[in-house]
Amino acid sequence: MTQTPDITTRQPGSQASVAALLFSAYRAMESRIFGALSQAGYGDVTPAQGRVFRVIRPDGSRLTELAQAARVTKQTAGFLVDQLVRAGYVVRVPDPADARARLIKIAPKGSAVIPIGAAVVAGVEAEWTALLGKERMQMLREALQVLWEATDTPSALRRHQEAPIDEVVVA
Amino acid sequence: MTQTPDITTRQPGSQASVAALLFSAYRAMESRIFGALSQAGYGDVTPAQGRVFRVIRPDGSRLTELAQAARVTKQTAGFLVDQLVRAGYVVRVPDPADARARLIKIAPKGSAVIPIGAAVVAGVEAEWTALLGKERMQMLREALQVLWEATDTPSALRRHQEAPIDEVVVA
DNA sequence: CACGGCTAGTACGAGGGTCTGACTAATATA
DNA sequence: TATATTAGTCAGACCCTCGTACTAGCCGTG
Repeated sequence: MTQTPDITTRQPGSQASVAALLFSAYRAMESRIFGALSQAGYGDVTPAQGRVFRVIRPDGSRLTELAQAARVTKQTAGFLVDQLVRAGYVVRVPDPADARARLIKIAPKGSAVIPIGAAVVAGVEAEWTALLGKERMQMLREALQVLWEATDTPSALRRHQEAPIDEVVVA
Repeated sequence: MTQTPDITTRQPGSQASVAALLFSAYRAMESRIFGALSQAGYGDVTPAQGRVFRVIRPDGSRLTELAQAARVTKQTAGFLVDQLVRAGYVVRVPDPADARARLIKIAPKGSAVIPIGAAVVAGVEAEWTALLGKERMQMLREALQVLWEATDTPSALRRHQEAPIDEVVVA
């Protein structure tokens, strides 16, 4: 019934595409996180909001920063931050260093959510460690970290014309 | 500038969340695939369409099948198949076995796209292999495969109330 | 065989997420 | 000071996804 999980491409004889597996694992984690948040009474956060929220620095971040870190346009980041503000998870305060800018900071309600998410992540990672064994889990993490450095870094992105989203192109 | 990539949750002292890394790697692959398709003149395919297209069986699949395999509702699958039909990548033909159903089959234009995507996937996987080494790449694949079996399987999904999308719940 | 329950698929409406392009306000630079 | 750059917003469009509700066809039991 459930067949080989490929992404966009079938690989005839070979094994399932790594990309499909990455997607599947990510979605599994995401489902667990947002399921738990929903049960904890935070059913109004969405994954997209979470991807912006997660990159807010402890002392606050500017919108442009969030957009770059989350890899979306400023408009999208602004849209999501609006929702987070309306829902009470973050606040916007003036940036003392620049009158054009505002700092997005995590509000108390936002701080309350963090440990819940962290607990789910820890739990799922523990399950995965139980499945894979400690060594393989550690290797998985390291391998992904290597790929991250090679693909999700400003220079790496420039290298492939991948989504030069609001990014400086000055060589 | 680019800070630790977490997903929805920051992990204070520790390493970056595995989920964030999974997401990042997946997005990198997806960007490469759709960038290449776009350059090859297939700029009208979208990731969502691709996730349905990829699960079409060689001899054709029913809509409900596609919905389950792609983990979306029948409506969403139908919506995406409509687009694929309009763009000429697939066709709908009557299912001889059931007058209610139709089979979605890959059209010639769809077949033409498959090797392009496959080539990109192979290329990116080769790059990743070069970064990680053959052994670690193989371990990565195996580890993800184990997680896939544990999380993206009917019984696994039932186990967590994750998205019981149009799925039989009959124990 | 008739009929009630199930299955395949569609229609409609809503909401969320994302982008492009165009714009304002403030800053930095020459 | 005049110009270029940067922070952020506004408006419009499009894509994706789902819930609810419906029609058409199948299937088993009486």
